Amino acid sequence: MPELPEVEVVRRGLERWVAHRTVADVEVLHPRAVRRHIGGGEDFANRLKDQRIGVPERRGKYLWLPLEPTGGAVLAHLGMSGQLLVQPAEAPDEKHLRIRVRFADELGTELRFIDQRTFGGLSLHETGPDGLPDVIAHIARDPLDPKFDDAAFHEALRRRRTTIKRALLDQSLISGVGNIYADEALWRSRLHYERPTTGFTRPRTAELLGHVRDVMNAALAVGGTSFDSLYVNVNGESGYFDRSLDAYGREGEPCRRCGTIIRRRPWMNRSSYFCPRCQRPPRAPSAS
DNA sequence: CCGCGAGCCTGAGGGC
DNA sequence: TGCCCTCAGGCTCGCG
Repeated sequence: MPELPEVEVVRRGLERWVAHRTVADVEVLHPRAVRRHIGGGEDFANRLKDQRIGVPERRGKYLWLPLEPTGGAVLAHLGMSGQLLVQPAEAPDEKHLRIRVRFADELGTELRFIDQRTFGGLSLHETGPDGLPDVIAHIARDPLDPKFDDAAFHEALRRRRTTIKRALLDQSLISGVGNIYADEALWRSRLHYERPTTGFTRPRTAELLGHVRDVMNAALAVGGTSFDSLYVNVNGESGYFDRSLDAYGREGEPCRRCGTIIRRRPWMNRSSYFCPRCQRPPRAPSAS
């Protein structure tokens, strides 16, 4: 499940293998993979043809390839199961191959978008003065962005009448955090996922942000290693997904801090993993 | 305006 | 063996 670190690994791979190449031709094999492109698959393919790709950029879980010299960008979101692979042109098609991009050079490789569940997709958009695609202008900076404003985040957090995990997953407040790293950062911070954000103090916000950054940087460090091969990957091949998580996916196993059994609770059509001793629920025990 | 929850999508895995 | 149910969960949209 790609969150910020996984998407950044993909971005780096694209920078190495795809930047500065010119598109020769595009095949859209599944309409849902371009559903965010207003003009549809044929228009997507026609507009991308002959464009030169610049240095890939990322904000949160979105990444985009700037197009030169005309401007605009190919925006990519991996959703739940999306992958961007650079493959030899002669490699057999993957089962869930959705989009193929061929290049006008002799490198012999092509870019493939593969997505079993088609939550993700590619689309073309105009970009603002900062190079940001217009449709993601509402996405907040992510915590690894040097321009992320910790103080502004704290104030926004206190203004929201919501609970902390909801806030962490709200991409307009802070981007790049998904279910896994939210649970991990909350475990490290000893915070229950339903704690109201209204009462957060500056030190508490600062500690939480620190843990969010730590867990993301740790994942990034591991994900970035297996990188020399001709393979832009997400979803585990580089091994970081099975690295030691402290909370997520550990239902029934002992908390690494206190030994109490980690619990899983249904939450927002998904799950929250937490240590019932380290992460005490807020006082008025709502429907935890 | 804001918080909240349904629905999208497909394959793996468990129970019977 | 096969069917049905649950689970995975980021994001969009509509409701109150």
